[in-house]
Formats: sequence, C-alpha cells, structure tokens
Amino acid sequence: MPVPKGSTIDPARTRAAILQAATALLYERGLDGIGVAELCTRLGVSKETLYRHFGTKDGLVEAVLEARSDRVIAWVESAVAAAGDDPAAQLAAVFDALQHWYEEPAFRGCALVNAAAQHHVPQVRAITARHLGRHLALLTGIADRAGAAEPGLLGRQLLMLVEGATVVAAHRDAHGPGAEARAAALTLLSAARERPSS
Amino acid sequence: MPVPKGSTIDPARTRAAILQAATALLYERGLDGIGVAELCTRLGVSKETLYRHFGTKDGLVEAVLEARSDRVIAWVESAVAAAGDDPAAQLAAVFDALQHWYEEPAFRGCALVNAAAQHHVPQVRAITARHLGRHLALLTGIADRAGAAEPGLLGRQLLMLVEGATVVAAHRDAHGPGAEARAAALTLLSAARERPSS
DNA sequence: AGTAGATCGAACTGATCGGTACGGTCCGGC
DNA sequence: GCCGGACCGTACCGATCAGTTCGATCTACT
Repeated sequence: MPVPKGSTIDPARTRAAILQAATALLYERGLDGIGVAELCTRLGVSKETLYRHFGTKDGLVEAVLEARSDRVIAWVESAVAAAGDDPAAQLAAVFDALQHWYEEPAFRGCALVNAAAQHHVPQVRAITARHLGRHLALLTGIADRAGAAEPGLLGRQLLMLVEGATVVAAHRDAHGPGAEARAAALTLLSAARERPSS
Repeated sequence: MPVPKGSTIDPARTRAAILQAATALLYERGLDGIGVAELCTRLGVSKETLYRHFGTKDGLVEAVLEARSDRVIAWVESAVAAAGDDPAAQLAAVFDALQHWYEEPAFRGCALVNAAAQHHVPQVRAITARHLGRHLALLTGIADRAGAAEPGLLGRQLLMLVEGATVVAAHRDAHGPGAEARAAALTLLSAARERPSS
C-alpha cells in the first residue's frame, strides 16, 4: 500500500527521517557494509524516495556526514558552555563528554574519521578535514582564553589528544581514555600557561 | 604461457611477494576499494595462486595486516634503539620517525586503524587491538625507564598522542603533527617525572 | 626420466551492488 | 473536487564482486 493512510506528506520531514536513520546504520555497519536496498527496508522507505532526496548513495553519505559533524560540534560546544567560564573546566568538560560517548554501546570511533578511512573520495575527505577544523577552532579558543603562550599550537596538541583518545577508545579500551586524556590535556594546558613554549 | 620459462618456483617467496604488493595496494585503495581480480593483475599473479596461499580475500587481508603490524613495530623499535639510552631522546625519536612517515606521499594514516574502521569483523579488530597493544608496550617501556610516577598511565597518554597525531596528519596537515606531538609528549614526560601524578 | 605440484590465463557461477522504471495509492494545495 | 507530486512495492538492468574450475605449461625433486 503506497503512502500509508494516516501519514502526512512532508518532504522535509521525510528527508530528515531518512538522514537520522541512515546515520545510525551507516555508522554501525560502515559505509560499504550496508547496501541501498537493505538501507531502504530498514528505513521503511522506498528506493525511489531515497534517490529523489539524495541523488546517489554518495549523496546520502555526504549529507549524513555533514549532519553528523554539525551534531557533534554542537554537542561539544554545549558541553563547553555548560562548564562555566574557567577554560580549564571547559577543557575538562570536553573530555568528560567524550568519555560518556566512548561508553555508549554503539560507539565505534569518530564517524567522520572512519568514513575518510573507508572512502578515499575527496569529498568525504574534505568533510572530515572540515570537521577536524571545527574541533580545532573550539580547542584553540579554549587555549586562547586560558592564556596559553601559543594557543594555536596548544589547540593542535589538544586536537591530537581528542582524536587519539577516540581511536584508543574505539579499538582498545573504552573506559580509560577519556579521563586519562583529560589529565594529559590539563597538564599541557598548565605547562603552556607557565612556560613560553614547550 | 603458464609459469614463465626462467622463473623459480618457490611458494614461500611467491607468498611473500603477494603479501608485499597487496599491502601497498590495499593501503592505498582501501580494503574494499580494490577487487581480487584487479589485485591479481597488478600483482602479476593468477587468482588460483592467490587463493591457494590465502584461502579467501579476508585471509589475505589478515595476513597483510599482521605483516604490516610486525613491520611498523619493528620500525619504531629500531628508531628507539638508534636514539641511545636517554628515555626522553627515545621518545623524541618515536615522533621524529612518525613525522617522516607522515610526509611520505603515500601516507594515508595507520593501516591497522583504517582497516578496523572499514571491516567491523572481529578478526580485523583483534589485529588492530593487538597492534595498539604493542605500541603501548613500547611507550610504557620508555615511560618506565624515564622514571615516570605512573608509567602505565603515561604510556597510554603517549599512545593517544601517537594515534592522534597520525589521524591529524592523515586528514588535516601532514607537516606539523610530528613535531607538535613530540613537544607535547616531552611535556607530559617531564611532568610525570616531577609530580606524583597528573 | 618421470612425476608431483606450482603457476598461468581465461572462462564461468551465483550473488550483490547501485541505480532506474513503472503502475498504483494517497496527501496537500487550489 | 481535482490535480500535481510524494510515496510505495516490485521488478528490472548492467556492472562488479568473490570464488571455482580447467587445461596447459613449466619447475623441482627423486
């Protein structure tokens, strides 16, 4: 029965629903780990609808990754905002938030980094690079407000800690990395405050 | 013409040659980015030979990843050994070696981590986990010899720096991360020497 | 000399993939 | 109340994939 009787036809809502459900499935199974056919049946959507909204599977993937990047950045920003005005507390809040993420059963590492590791396509790589850039801007802002001697440098070092903790949490141990990376980050922060450089 | 006239038949050597060539191709294109047929033509090997040696494509992938892990660990260990007896110098040597790797044109991130991001198969994940474990043992050894208060903790923090630098180098900028992660690592090392913990 | 086995090249199979087409059904705006 | 279009279900297409098979050919060991 095409178009169930009580449903509301709203392309924007349909697109958003596809995006949300596809995000979870592609993250869990990998970009090449699930086909369009299965994707559609799990989403409760016909192939025609999916292709009308996203053109190709790659188009869907890109839309999913963009949306995911937006969500992740907004989530980290909110964690920072909830931590008050102290930059050190803000930094700690970032890693506490990450630790919560690591402990989710469905955690599989950063979806953006995973995607770039799978599809060497320039478009996907560009989205991932931009995502890392947004993370970097956030961390550099904290470093700057903390009065680090070289906020750009400290920001990049913190970014490595964030990504490294995520990799280790995904592939070795999901329980330690958040707190341990947080401790390392605070050490780097205080060192960058005291000394001219490291 | 099957079996060229002047060739020597040596299964072990054939297997090693396949392994080496397949390692580069699978790393460059991704595990799912190249099929067995193309793999064989590029390797100059027939499908029958490949399947006799490795059983399945997954078997080849696992063998490739195991060999790669061995090679990488041995390479890092040799860099450490060449750095003399000072633990701080050894640690610096690790990141200097990484920086050289990042600047290779074919650099695409850690092959093991990339593989685990693509194939959620437990066997691949296990190989990657073991690879990280070997890295961790190496770094913890340095932390221990350096007299860190908690060598296990420092080792895990250093591992995050290594993996984070690799991710950032692969997806954002290949030139900075080595030296910047090195500086961060030395900061963490000296902090762990002075204070009881971080 | 003769045999076992390693290798090639090429054809083949069955499954799956991304993407398209179509007839039919229902909602939303006019 | 009518019509454009959003949507479903299914069938279909060509391409590609992993893996198999086979005859021919050459090496290595005995």
